[in-house]
Amino acid sequence: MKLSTKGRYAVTAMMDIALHEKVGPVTLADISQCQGISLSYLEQLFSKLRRNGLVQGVRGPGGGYRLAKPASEISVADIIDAVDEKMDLTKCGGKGNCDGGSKCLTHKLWYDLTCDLHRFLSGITLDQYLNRPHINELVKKQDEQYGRFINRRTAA
Amino acid sequence: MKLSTKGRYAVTAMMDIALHEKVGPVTLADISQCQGISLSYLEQLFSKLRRNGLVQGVRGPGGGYRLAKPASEISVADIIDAVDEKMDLTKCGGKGNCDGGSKCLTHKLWYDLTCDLHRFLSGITLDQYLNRPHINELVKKQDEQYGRFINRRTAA
DNA sequence: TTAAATACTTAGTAAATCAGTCAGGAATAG
DNA sequence: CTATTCCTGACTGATTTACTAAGTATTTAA
Repeated sequence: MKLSTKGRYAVTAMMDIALHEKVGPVTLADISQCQGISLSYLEQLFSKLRRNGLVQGVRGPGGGYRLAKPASEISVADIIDAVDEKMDLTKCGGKGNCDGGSKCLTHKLWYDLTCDLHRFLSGITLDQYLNRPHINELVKKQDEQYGRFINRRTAA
Repeated sequence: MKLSTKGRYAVTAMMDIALHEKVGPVTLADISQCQGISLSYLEQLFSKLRRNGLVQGVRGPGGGYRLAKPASEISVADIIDAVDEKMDLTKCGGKGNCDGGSKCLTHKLWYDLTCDLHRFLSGITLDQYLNRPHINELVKKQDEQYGRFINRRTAA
């Protein structure tokens, strides 16, 4: 479990997609412009998100990315785990090769802590932050500002 | 809110101190040896922990570091905030300089999320992970293994 | 069928951060 | 005085970040 701006970028981008799920696939170019993230960097992140089964790419004009699962089944922990390499729990991750050492004691305490943290973030799914009052109006207003989805029909 | 190995080092070291609070000040040399962290790196981390009022340094022979507050009043969030620079919330941290922009929408969602996370980690204090059955026996056993505190009387 | 739009991939890079070394100064117990 | 410890600052190689560049593959629309 590691939390950096990289993870923030990924979560933010995923939220953007989830917000526009109904309109259709979301292009990285749009996310890049609206969220202020470099396009190529997004491509790298989405390569990982795709390999981890969180998003689904649609090629060709009118394409983009959509969620591979319902927003209610994608947790923040999923996204961060996909994008940020987990940090090494100092070699002795329960393998017992430092039995009884003082290392393993406090390392275990840290391990317990990160387990709690991971459980917490696993309980937070994308939809929890999207299904809020007034969000939809805001999204619509702001899409107009950026001129998103002006020539696209609403998808099923 | 940012979480890296740096934060892990700090939390682990703080746990080590909390575990030996009753014996007296804990030297960085001991922590370095037992937790496998470089001494000079620890010194840098503790410089920040001290400036943030989490630990108190005691100079001279028999010195070391002790907690500046009861373990029940030091949260994991405190430690991580002290050691890891908070990551920039992309310039528009509520300053209103990107009013109504699509940026601020998803940024706000991210902001809400990190607030929840911070609240979660603020609720986890050092003592919660220390006051557990069998921990004290383990600590004693492992201190003997590393030869810690062999010539030191128990502090008040 | 062609052109454009998009996902996808690989390679490279400047800057930042990490984790550490080194060298020394300041306080204090014995 | 001397050994021990905190404390500070400067420096460094390795890694990671965040990004650029340049392409390939696939699909839609004209």
